[in-house]
Amino acid sequence: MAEEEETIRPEFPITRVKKIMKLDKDINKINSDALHLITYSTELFLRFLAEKSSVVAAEKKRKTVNLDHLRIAVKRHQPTRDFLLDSLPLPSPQPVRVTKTASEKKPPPVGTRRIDAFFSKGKAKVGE
Amino acid sequence: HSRMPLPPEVAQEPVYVNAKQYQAILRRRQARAKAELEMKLIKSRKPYLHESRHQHAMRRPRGIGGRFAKKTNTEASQKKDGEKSNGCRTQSPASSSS
Amino acid sequence: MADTPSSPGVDGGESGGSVREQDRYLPIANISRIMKKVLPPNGKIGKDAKDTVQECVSEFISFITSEASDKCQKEKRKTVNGEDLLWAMSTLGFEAYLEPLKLYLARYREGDNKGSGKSGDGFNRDAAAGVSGEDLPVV
DNA sequence: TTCTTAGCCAATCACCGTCCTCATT
DNA sequence: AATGAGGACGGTGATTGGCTAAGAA
Repeated sequence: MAEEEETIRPEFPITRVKKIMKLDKDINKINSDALHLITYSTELFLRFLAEKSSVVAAEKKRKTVNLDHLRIAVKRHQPTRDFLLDSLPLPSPQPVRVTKTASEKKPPPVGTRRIDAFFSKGKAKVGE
Repeated sequence: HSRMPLPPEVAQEPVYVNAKQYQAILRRRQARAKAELEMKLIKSRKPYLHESRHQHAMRRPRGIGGRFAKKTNTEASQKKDGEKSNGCRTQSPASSSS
Repeated sequence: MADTPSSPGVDGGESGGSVREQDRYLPIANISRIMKKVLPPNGKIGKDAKDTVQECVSEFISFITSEASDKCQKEKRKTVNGEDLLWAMSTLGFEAYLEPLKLYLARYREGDNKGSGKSGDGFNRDAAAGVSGEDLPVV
C-alpha cells in the first residue's frame, strides 16, 4: 500500500480561529481538542447560514443571496437569531407597520422574560 | 425553558431572547464593549487589507477583459516588449447550458 | 462611493492599538468558497452578505468560547477543553452539532488530524442540516 | 428597459503550519 | 509526564482590481 493518509485540514486556518478566541481576554488557555472543535463547528455554522440564506433567496426568486436574505434566514432560527442580535445591522427602512394593537404587543410566549438590568448587575435571576 | 427580554443595544424596545443564551449574550456584550474600549475596535471596512497586495494587483498584467493574465515569457524575460496573447476571455460562455 | 473613514494608510499598522481586520475575521475567500458550495450551481452572493456572514462567524466563535470559558472559571480550571465546548454548544442551542463534532473529533484524533476539508467526505454532508431542521423544540 | 454589481483570472507575500523550547498542570 | 503558549522559519494559498455578463429595479 503505497498510499498514505494525507493529513487533510479544515477549511479554516486554525491559528486564526485561535486568534479570534483570544481576542476575549477572559479566555485563558485552549487545548487542542477545543480548538479543533470550534474550528469545525464554525464551518458547520457557516454552511448553515449559507444554506438557509439560499433558501430565502430562492423563495424571493433571487439568484443572488443578499444581506436581506441572510437576515430572514437568521430570524428563522431562534438560537442564531438571539446571539446575533447585535451583529446584524438593521435594514435602513424598517417598515413601521406597527399597528398599535395592544393585544399584539404582547410578544413573549411562555417561558420568556424581560431584562431591565443592564447596568446594575450582569446577573439576573433565571428562575421563573 | 424560558425566554428573557434583553435590553436592546441598538434597538428601542426590549427584545425577548432565549433564557439559556441570556447570560451569555450579556457577557459577550460586556466583552465587546471592553474590547472596543481597550483595543479601539475598528468598525469600518477598509477597501483592502494590505498595501503591498494592492500594489501587486494594480501592477499585474491584465487580459482584455480586465482579468489577471498569466505571466508570459516576455514578462519573465522582463526586457523585451511583448504582446499579451493570453488573458483574453474565452470567447464566450458559448452554449454550455444544459 | 462612500469611502470608509479610515484610510488604508499603511499596511499592517493601524494607529494606536486597534485590532486589524485580518485578526478579527476568517479569510473572506474561505467564507465565500464554503458558501458557494451550498448554493445552487449558478448561485451568487452579494458582497454585503459575505461581509456580514464573516462577522457573524467570528461572533459565533466568541460566543461559544465565552460560554465554555465561563464554565471553566466556575470549575476553577484554566484550560478550555473539548468537553467544555461541546457542553457550551448544547447549552446555547446548538446541540445539533454535537454528533457531527464528536465524529469529527474521532477522525481528528484517529489520524493525528482528519477533516472533511475537501469534498468527497460525506460524513458531514448533512451536518449543516442538523440545525437547519427548524426551531428547537421550546420546552 | 436601464443601472448596479459579483465573478473571473493568477502572482506575489503575509500568514498558516510545523517544529522547537519553556511553562504550566 | 503531558500538554499548551510563544517564537522562528519555510511553504503556500488568500488577497486583489478592471471589465462585463448577469441580475436587480
